[in-house]
Amino acid sequence: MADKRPDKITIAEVAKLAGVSTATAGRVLGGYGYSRQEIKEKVRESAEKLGYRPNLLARGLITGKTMTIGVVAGDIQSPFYASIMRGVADIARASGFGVLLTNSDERLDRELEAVQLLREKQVDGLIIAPSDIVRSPHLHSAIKDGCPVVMIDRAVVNLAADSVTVDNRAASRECIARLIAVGHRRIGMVAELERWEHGDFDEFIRCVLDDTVDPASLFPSWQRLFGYFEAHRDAGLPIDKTLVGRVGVYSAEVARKETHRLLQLPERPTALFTADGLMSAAAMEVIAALDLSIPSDLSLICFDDLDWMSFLKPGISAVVQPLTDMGEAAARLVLARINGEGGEPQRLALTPEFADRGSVAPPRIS
Amino acid sequence: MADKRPDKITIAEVAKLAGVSTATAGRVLGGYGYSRQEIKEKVRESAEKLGYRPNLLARGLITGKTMTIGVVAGDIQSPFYASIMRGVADIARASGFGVLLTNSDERLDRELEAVQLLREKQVDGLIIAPSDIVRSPHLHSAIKDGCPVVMIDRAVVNLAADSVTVDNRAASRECIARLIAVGHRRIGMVAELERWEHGDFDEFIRCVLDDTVDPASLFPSWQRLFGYFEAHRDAGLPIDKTLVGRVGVYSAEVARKETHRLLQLPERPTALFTADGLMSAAAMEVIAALDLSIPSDLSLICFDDLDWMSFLKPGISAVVQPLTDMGEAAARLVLARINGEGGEPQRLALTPEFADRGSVAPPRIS
DNA sequence: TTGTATGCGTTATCAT
DNA sequence: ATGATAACGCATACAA
Repeated sequence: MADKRPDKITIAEVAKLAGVSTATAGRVLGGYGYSRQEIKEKVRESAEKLGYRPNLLARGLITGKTMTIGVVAGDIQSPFYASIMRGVADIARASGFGVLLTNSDERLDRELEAVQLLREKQVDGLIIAPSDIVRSPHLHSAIKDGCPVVMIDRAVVNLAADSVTVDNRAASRECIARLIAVGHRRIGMVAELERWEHGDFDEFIRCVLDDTVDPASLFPSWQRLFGYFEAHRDAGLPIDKTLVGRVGVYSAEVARKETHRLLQLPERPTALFTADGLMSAAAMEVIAALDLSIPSDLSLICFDDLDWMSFLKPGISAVVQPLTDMGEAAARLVLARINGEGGEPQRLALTPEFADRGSVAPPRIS
Repeated sequence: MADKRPDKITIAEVAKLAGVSTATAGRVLGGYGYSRQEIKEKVRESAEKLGYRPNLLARGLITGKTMTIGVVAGDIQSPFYASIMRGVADIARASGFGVLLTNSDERLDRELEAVQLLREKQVDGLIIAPSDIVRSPHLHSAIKDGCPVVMIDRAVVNLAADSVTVDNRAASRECIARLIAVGHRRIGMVAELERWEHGDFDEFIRCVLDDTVDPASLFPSWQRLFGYFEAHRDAGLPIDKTLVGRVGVYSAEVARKETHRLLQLPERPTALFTADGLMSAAAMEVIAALDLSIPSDLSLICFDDLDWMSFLKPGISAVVQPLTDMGEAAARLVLARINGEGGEPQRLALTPEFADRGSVAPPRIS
């Protein structure tokens, strides 16, 4: 068998061939410092001839910059994170940065492991969808160590880091308001709502109606529930807890189960609001299985726009988050910090679009 | 209070605190070489106290291994690559590897740029969906330099690298055979079919029918067209070129246009076969816009399974590629090579499933 | 403008 | 089993 020798070409060998010192060769190949045009050409020629490729590890070790940003996504397989990632990668590439990707599955233990790996790999900055927005010592520690952190989708409370989110509460409130406006009084909601640090479900309702909870301190699904409650309050409608399908974990199966429960209720809701893509797909499956027609049997609005929502007949109205924009914004923010730009933490809140597609109609007179 | 040092803690400082040499400290912290239990504990304790974190750059510089694999995907935003990437990331994580992700948009120039960056970052191996399966000097050069390469979805001809694909031709042939079996005679196909190196479209047809082309040397969409032709030949059906919608570039818009053309043909096809997810979504939009019913007006089979295909009514029958499995397999292969395992290049061809969902019916008597 | 020498943080090679 | 020291490939004071 042929021996595979990586035949590593270093600056020293290029320098020798060009008849200059390693410092000079380094200056022209690395693009720093000055050198005569004549020398430049000679060095470049030698590098070309030998097939020289810079070792970014060595460069990073001395400069302290790896030109790499680390990303902790929940699950790259989901269209949500995939789109965000695309935005991040585009901006990173345009700036000559690489992107190290990890999945947390929204689990803190995975996230800790991921952040540790990324930091040991000396990433210049971190873009992360934090799993725990209350206690995240690893992120505080990153900030303290001078490693820029940009949070996406949700923000850790009291963490002095930039964030890119959308106004979930307002978007959700508007959706519910639309449903109420056309006459719906019993509106079901399916949402993750995994944990709320400050009490139980009833407590949350109370806090929302009393305005004693800061929406910024909540996970998106809670913010969307917040908007749901607000719309009800604004319309003077009572809140029926049984209409809220709390999935509890990020699971399609449980989402189907909860949707099924809602749609089998003695007094079935006349409209449904799903709080994210996974819930929407699960709900849609159940709706199809129960053979319900949209919008005559049931009105539907979904948070997050999935491709099938536009070509179903009728189309499904949805809140469209600017996902790649969010990824791009996050990347720009982290690159700016890496570039040394200071200032207060930026809390970027983008505004989602509403795609009106005809899945909403007045409730049937029963 | 917790005392954390924003300063960079190196092995030297841990060694000093523990009262040992940097070599000893390195041995215990790096997990190589021998040392007394007593010393181990002392060093670990000091490391913990100082908040020591290894610098993987420095380690990689000397060991020549970065514990990182580079991935060149076409577009991480597509469910296809997103799922593959998930598989790759899972296996990588389980082995303590990081994953550097880039997008090529299926363009060779982007791919060259990406591979160069990844190699300069000293990745230990490469997983790539090659843009050009005929000429890929950068991949040959990687192999020659001892950088393991695993191709995914398609394979560069004459490149001594592992690959993970599916048997596109057989899967496609079976789909078309199913349609023919229930009575279809005019079956439309929408596929990318961007370029074929060896001649024009007619030439391709001739080569397929003469069996003078190696399917392994084709892009997936051409392989699927191959299967389409084979099924026709096996059934003794003539081939009508106008029934093949050749999109030419990977574009939803052109795909819609071609689907529209097919479905507006004077003698409309009674069945449609779409060659990938993008084509399927585009076709579905057109089908919905034209208000065609599946399967009474048109039978439909799609290559690649998208989530909406299972909850549409009726469901859409589809070829289900084992995407995360492919990603996992690719990662395992590249890790094995990195681990020094030799042997002939592996050409792994997984078998896709067929999800039968009821979008196929006999053609209507017209 | 160019060269010399040193250091980045770690592992590898020797001694002891 | 441990320690001194030399790499790894590059960038950067500083000297020339």
